[in-house]
Amino acid sequence: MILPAVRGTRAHRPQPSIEDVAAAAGVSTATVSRAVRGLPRVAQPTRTRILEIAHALGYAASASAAGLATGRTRSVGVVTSSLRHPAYGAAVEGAERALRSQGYSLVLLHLPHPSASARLPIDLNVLCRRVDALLVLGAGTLGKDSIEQLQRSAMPHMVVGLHGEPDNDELEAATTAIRHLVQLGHTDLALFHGGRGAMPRIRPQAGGLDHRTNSLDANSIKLREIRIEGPAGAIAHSRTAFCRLWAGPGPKPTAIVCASDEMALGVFLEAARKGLTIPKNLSLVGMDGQDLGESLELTAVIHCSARRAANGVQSLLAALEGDHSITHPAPWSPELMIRQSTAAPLETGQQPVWLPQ
Amino acid sequence: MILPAVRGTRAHRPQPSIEDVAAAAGVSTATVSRAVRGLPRVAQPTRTRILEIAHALGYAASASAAGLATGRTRSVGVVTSSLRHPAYGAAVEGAERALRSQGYSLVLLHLPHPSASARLPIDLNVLCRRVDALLVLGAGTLGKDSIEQLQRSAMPHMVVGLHGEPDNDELEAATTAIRHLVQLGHTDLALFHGGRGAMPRIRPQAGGLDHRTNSLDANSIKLREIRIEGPAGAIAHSRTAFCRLWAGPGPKPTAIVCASDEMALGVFLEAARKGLTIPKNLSLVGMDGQDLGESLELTAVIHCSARRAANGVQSLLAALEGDHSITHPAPWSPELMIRQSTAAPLETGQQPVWLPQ
DNA sequence: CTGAAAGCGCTAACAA
DNA sequence: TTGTTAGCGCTTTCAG
Repeated sequence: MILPAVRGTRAHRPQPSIEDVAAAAGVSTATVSRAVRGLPRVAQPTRTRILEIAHALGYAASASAAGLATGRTRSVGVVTSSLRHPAYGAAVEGAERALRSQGYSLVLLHLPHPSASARLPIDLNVLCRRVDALLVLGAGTLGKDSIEQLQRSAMPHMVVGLHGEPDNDELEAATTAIRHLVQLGHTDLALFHGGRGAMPRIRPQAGGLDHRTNSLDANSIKLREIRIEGPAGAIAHSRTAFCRLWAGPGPKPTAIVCASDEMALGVFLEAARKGLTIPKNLSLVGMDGQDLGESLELTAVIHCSARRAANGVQSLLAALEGDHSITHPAPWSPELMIRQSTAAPLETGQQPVWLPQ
Repeated sequence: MILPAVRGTRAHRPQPSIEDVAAAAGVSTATVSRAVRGLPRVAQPTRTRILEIAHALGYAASASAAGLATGRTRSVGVVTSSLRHPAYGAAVEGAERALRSQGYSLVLLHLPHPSASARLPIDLNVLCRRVDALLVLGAGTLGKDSIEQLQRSAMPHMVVGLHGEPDNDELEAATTAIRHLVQLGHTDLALFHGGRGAMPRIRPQAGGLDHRTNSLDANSIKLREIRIEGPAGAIAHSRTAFCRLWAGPGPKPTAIVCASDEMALGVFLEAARKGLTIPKNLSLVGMDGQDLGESLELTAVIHCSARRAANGVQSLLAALEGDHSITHPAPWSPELMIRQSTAAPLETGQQPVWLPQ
């Protein structure tokens, strides 16, 4: 019978310290410190010898000691409201990779219940002493108060929107999807997103759209924006939203863009239930497009959150390292993966008539 | 236009140190240290005064300094191979909650490509200096080598199986699902799991089953075990597996238990495609049963991974605190959530005849 | 290029 | 109950 068990005991033999290495190499600790960190002012032969010895001894600097000496922990906190949803998970993965590649570690802070007043899971004061910076995943993850508190504090931080919350990259992604649909001939679209308000730049001035749609006539395009609660329960919520949309009077959109593959699944399931065929009767675009999107054969804008979180980390670290020139994340170009869920709309008159449930 | 940006600058004014508090309270640092940590040997009035002052000053102990002094970091590493799959995300959430409740922080280690030879993402030596213990999520997350290396090391650690990998709790969960189906009258079942080998105790001795199924005749029950690669691509893989199962000769199972809701989705999609109605033609049980399972109206064994990871953390911390009595995680009782995806099988002869594709 | 020495902020004996 | 005193292991001037 296989049982999980705790293995290993502390206080085996203590890890070698920098002094052990220094002694073994016949140099001072200062030199070892420079050598192992790759700093200049160490002769090449000395450096090599030290590195060899350090390796042989299995030496690694104590994070605590280094942290105490430098005042920096070389770790950043990542705040998330949910990990049960691939977009967030992917963002965390992206952040982790980016951080580790720079020698930072990621300490995770999970905020169970996102709400308008969501607070940091732990006190900012204690956080200061544990991480060098904060990456907040999801514009809705922290409430207004906490965000403002963060702004006022000395803690370097960055909020990256996810899940269709208004944010530049998110806009970019939505626009990519919309352009694809418009090019297919759709003129009546719906956008399911997770933002608290409207997606800026799309609704306020429909004209903003036509730049990006290669000058198609934006005025002839109808775009409905529907906010989905999320990310927890996004599947169910978008399903409900879709029902409501279909239950209403008037013509129905011929295509729906979802800010996550989960939302798309909600639409997918409900569409199937209503007997709608995708993409014949309805085109559907997802966001992310990994496992779930792939299995659903969803046309999707890919690599959203992982990339964006990684970009966020980049800027954050750049700022930490004192490079104040880059405070904005590197630009991100959304990539459209065309699969089976989008097609040209049926000709007018060919649209089936939907009976109310 | 909303752009994510790095806010906040370091070196505002330094956080108050323990000395500041001691000075303000007119006591020694040792007393402050005891007071803020809730240790005994501090008079009540003194303690209260210190706490008030500490709070007023916004004091929090430096993790680095405390770590250096005690030799313990009060943080544990959590190794995962994927966060894009809810079961893992949930496990991490569970671990985070458990850790934070004990004042520990969770440093995340993401291992991109799970494989037989998967190695720890960072060197064990450096890890020693950053975390007090390691929680490995998923029995397949680390390769044999790394596991053995871990065993030999002084690092306290624990591996908790997920995603249907052979493991006691996983077995418990599968058995719960199977019992439910057997009680409904199913006698020909399939189990989709993620383990590398067979689920122990189920295959080796089918008799093991009847204990748990309230003494139903285990010999009359057929159980096919099918291993699904996972967790990445679990949806697609289980879909494929289901196809293969259905394409084969002979009778088909009347019920399938999946080790994750994603696997169940794969089956769900393919079943729909084949025109099978759930639960009429096929009963389906998922594992986890949260958002995805709920939307699919899946009967499922719930709260699997979060709870189990939390339990794992408990034991790990108990071991760290020197309590060697508890080295096994607290027992976990799987809870079955019965929804719409399971029902009694059709009578023999009523089963439709499946045409090979 | 290398070393000596002074901390970083806290904890843990041990004394008082 | 409280204070004194050594460190914990590293980094970092500043001399050499």
